[in-house]
Amino acid sequence: MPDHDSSRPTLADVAARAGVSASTASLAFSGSGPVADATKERVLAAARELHYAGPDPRARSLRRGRSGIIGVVIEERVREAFRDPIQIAQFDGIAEEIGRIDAALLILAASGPAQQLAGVKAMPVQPAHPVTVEDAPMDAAVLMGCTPRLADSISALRDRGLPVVAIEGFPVEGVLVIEQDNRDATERGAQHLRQLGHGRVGIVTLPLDAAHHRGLVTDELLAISSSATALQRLEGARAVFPDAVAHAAAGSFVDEGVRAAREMLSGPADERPTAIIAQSDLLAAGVIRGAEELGIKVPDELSVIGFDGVRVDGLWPYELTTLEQPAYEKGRAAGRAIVRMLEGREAESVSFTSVLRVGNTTAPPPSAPIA
Amino acid sequence: MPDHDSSRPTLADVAARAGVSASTASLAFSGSGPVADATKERVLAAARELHYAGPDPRARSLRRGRSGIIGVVIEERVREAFRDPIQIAQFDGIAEEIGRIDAALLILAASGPAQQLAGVKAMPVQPAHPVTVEDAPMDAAVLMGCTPRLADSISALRDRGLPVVAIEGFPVEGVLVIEQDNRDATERGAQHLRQLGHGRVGIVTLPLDAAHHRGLVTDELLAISSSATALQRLEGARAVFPDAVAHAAAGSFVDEGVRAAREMLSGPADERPTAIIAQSDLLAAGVIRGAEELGIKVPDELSVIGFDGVRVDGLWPYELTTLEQPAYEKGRAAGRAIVRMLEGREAESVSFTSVLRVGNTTAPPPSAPIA
DNA sequence: AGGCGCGATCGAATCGATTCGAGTGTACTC
DNA sequence: GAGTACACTCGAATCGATTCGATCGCGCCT
Repeated sequence: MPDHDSSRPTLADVAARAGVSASTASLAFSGSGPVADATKERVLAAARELHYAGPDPRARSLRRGRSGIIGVVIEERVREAFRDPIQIAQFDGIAEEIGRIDAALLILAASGPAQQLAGVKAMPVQPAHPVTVEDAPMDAAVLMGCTPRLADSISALRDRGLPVVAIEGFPVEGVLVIEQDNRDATERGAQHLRQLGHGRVGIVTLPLDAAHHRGLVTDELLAISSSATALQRLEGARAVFPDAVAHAAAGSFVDEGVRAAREMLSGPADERPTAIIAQSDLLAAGVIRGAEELGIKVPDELSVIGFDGVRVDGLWPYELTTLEQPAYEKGRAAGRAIVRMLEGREAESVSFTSVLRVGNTTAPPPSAPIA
Repeated sequence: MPDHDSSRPTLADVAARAGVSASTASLAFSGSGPVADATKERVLAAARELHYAGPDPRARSLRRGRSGIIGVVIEERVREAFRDPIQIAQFDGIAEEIGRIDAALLILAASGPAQQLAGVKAMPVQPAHPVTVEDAPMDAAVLMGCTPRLADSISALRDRGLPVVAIEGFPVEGVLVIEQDNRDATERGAQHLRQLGHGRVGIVTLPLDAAHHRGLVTDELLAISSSATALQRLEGARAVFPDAVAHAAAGSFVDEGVRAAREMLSGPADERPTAIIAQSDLLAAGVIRGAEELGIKVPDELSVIGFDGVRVDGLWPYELTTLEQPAYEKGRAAGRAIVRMLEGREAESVSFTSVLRVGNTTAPPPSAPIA
């Protein structure tokens, strides 16, 4: 406890100084209830003299049962979320909508498995105020990318009676899901490649498992994978190219795309993929850069398709072929759903569609006849 | 009140079911205090049966006097903050540091002037839970760009005894400021232009006043201006070019830069500026685009210098000459200061320096002899 | 003049947990 | 066997406000 003057004034102090009861003072502040102007003035004056900063939000929210805070749960590290343009856009949309009810956004990182060990709650030298998903003072929660790893947290939220909305993710009882046509969109992208004549394609996926393992996507990795988004997009790609080799990236970053490209494109020209489906634009940008490094020309020798529709910096003169998703709108939809649920109304699930935007990073494969 | 089952179990219910007192149940949950294993097990079992989701964070934080939440106050609209790469980087840095003490970030928009009218607090049909700067359940606050408009809020925070740190902004009693050498850095940038031979330069400023007025910077505008960052950078530019015409942008966006460029570059070649100092990279990118529109070549006919050092998308083949500022580090410094203050230690002010990074958007003016 | 209505104010209960000091019972020591 | 320590548990006060119902005047209508 830093400087917690035990002398910080309370509403009772103000009331005493103004010569009224605490209840009257409360009315004077909240405005709900009839208070004589003179009295109200006296209370406010007393407050000013005592440097009373207004009702304590903690006490107020205890009594009122509402805190005015909406939690946004992100996957693991806060840093990564702030670097992902899609998540930023989603934040933006959520903020826009919940701003209407004057609520504020609380950014929460999904609690690590350490604290997940049910019932244990060891909490060694924890600095006394761990704000986790399960105990944060919020009125509702938005999950960005709802992984099974959050299952415990989610059921805790439900037990607490909080509305929960997930942006993408596996359907869970009691959670409203804002959906994205990840599978179908990717399938459309893959068909675009097939129509161009591609047969040997590679896939670079978003992190599949909680630990963000990098490398070849094996059955073992799939078994422990927890990202609905990555899995759905993978499924869409394999619907067209069932045997496509897939590499998992450790994150949605340009660097990861470069690494994946180096691994996937190291073989001879007649064995390596003629097209790569990347599960994000940042990864796609990295793949292009990686291909350049290896002297492979895009799109003549390698077609690359991304996902997201964010403009990636430094990609000029390439205009990425990609699946454009309405991230901002997804955020707004989530925000609207939250507001509705807080107002006691029903909110229904929304599903968003991505559109294929063809740029100049896809073309027929080298040896193929021009379509 | 949506579905607020009046029947949601409380710690007392759990205690009753487990056949212990509430105090013991509390101990069983918090772990602070000796509780027999058997008892603890019984309590946890009872909790499970009742679907008790753990202690109510509101009550807990009232009693403990801490909420584990750090507020980050941004200028006005949340949307704009999420679009500004500098602010994003600062968020990122803050999150990184306060993550160490398991605190969470609460994003708060500076309350509009409507609620600022001291004492009135009319609050018409406000949806019952306005979370403003002055009443948010937080343990400390970080102000991003501290404008005088926040003066009331700040004094409220101080009265409440909360540590307050500002990233840039006017020095205020009781607020620790993380500083940035805006004035000197801009002056260095301006000197770079002078050395190249420029004499007629224009300035595009960040929003100066709370209302984000766009247009020529007049004395009237300066009088009501409240952005320390914009003013300091303006001062630095005018230290070298005292008579430089300045246009205020309504926000740090590429579009705003384009608009400013159109206005400032419409005159004949021998009257219009040969160089423009933009107060952000996004504005600078807009200025370049605007110049291109008008058929003015950069850098041959117009030099452009930015501020920030963020890579702006779509600017290729330009490599912006700019003043690179360590935004992420600034965020970390703010976060560290907050943590220190929460631990009761003193935190000292930190000052950051920008470095001039010369790209290919600055060159000698058209008519000047080659230096 | 009696009664009604209403605005203003107050008392007391409540929100849900934490925490301190006091009270058990058991075990161990001298 | 008495005394002390210790481990555990409980009761009651507390955190700081909100809110419901009751009370008290007082003007006004009939």
